[in-house]
Amino acid sequence: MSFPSNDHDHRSCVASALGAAEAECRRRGARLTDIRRRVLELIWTSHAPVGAYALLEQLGRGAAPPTIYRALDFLLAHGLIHRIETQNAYVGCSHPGQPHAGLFLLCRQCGAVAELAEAATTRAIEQEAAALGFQVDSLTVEAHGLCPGCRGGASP
Amino acid sequence: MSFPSNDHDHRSCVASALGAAEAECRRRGARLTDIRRRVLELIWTSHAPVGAYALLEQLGRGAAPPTIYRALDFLLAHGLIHRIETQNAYVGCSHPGQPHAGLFLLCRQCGAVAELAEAATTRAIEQEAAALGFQVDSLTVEAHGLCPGCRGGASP
DNA sequence: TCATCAATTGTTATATTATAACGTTACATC
DNA sequence: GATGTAACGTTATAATATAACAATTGATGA
Repeated sequence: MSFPSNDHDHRSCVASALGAAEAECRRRGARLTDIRRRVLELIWTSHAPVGAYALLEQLGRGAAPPTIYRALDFLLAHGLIHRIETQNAYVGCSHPGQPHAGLFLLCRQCGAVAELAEAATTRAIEQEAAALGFQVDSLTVEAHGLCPGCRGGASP
Repeated sequence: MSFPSNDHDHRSCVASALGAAEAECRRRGARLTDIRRRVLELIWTSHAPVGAYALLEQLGRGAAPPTIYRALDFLLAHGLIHRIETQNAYVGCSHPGQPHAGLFLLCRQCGAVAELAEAATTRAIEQEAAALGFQVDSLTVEAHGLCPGCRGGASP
């Protein structure tokens, strides 16, 4: 929901994300296969978005692009990750299970992402659209700038 | 600012866009060269976003990709067009000269785009970000859905 | 006028991101 | 175990974008 501190316990971060993913897949009757789980783990190794081909390299074993893209499609379809359109990259969803429009703050210096779950903003945009007769189905909001750490001068 | 009607006078639409572009370039001391002007015209031939390679074909004369991308870079840099991130495509700016964050409504059926200039929404997002200590430099907002015409059942 | 420098354009090659198509394997269900 | 579907492997290719360097044009001042 906000920017992770530099010294947060990232292991538990990953563990809880994986746990939530398993729960969500059980709930939906979806299969979190080995490949899919490993891709999700790789995505969660950092709080910055990762590109598909970077994941491909990390996956190793001479995996081909479709392998990654299928896993990404699955994870996107089940709300376990988000795609960052302005970076052609993917990031773990910080609150799967509850449907929401992603609203992202992207630090141009350290690359970190924060995902907001501000229903208010989403609703405001939907209402503006509705005033023009436009019905919103999905919404992409990506703000680029400097995160608290990088703004302070230090590069966290 | 809103969706163009089906029978609007598109010639004058293009003409005024080109006129505004020339004025803006004069004001900025930028050169709207022949290629740049033609690319801008091609972009304005429709109110739907156009891809770079589609423009390339229309430009003809065996132009190579860098020709288009340079023209697009110029037009983006001077605020004469916008890039639609979710479509890797480009659309004419409906109010150049006044700096603004683009906020787009994209019809998934007819492809039409409306550009909102709602400073209120922009400011709301910036404030939410500021509450987390994040400083917004640029903002991308793209809503997908159905425009008034396509929602009505007819495909305009 | 012309020398000169910077901006623009031409050209070739290549990087990056993503998907099509088709065969094979694994898994659930009966 | 037979059968059907979902998942995965593999090869090729599409779509989007940039790097690098040469050639040209246009503005500016000597």
